[in-house]
Amino acid sequence: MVKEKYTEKQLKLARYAKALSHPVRIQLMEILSKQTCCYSGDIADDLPIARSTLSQHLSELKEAGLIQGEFNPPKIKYCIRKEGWEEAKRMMGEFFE
Amino acid sequence: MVKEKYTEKQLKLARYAKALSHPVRIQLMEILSKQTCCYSGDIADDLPIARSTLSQHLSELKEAGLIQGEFNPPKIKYCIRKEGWEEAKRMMGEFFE
DNA sequence: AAATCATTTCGTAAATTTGCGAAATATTAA
DNA sequence: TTAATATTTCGCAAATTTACGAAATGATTT
Repeated sequence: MVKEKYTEKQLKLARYAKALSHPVRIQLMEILSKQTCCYSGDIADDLPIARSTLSQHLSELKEAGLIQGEFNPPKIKYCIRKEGWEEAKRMMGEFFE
Repeated sequence: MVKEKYTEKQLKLARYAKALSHPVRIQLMEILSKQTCCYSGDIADDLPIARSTLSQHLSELKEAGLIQGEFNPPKIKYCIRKEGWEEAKRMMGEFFE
């Protein structure tokens, strides 16, 4: 057993995979990548979870850098965050060769 | 909030993502996809975790269908499971468009 | 100023994940 | 048969995830 931990790349890819490791978050990303943007409330109507739970999943995706939220009173408009999405796409593609 | 849960596809993709959501499992898949196959013990020497922990991660990857283990006494030879790997690759590719 | 709307944060509970070392299992070698 | 080798399972603890409803926040409308 060696002491060294993981490379930045491995940590980053695992981080993206983790963000996508729940079906509701897969669904969220699908919704956001089809339409340009979405309001949290409109999404909530189509999902089988409580609004507070949705909010948690959205902030996980935001934390992971895959989406961004813009405050558009009184709603919040969520969109894909291109940089993160493209990076995840590229890294996942490289991982699978 | 609707009652319907997730599609099979969403569940499957989330499942694969979950299998890859830990850096040690990313590293394991990288090792296995570079070399043809590997023995658990040889892998253990290069990872910063206990053998029992490695064993757990290996069985998660096996459960997810991404690897397979062949008993080659007294060792176990682990290889990528092509069907699962290719399916994960394809689904992840489609997901990112 | 009070009511309303959209959303998040808080508090909490249950389930799952991650990790380890010790013990168990199974095969081969002495 | 006993010892050695490779790996997994067990038992446990700590941390994280998932989920909900209630309460809080912040902006707009009445």
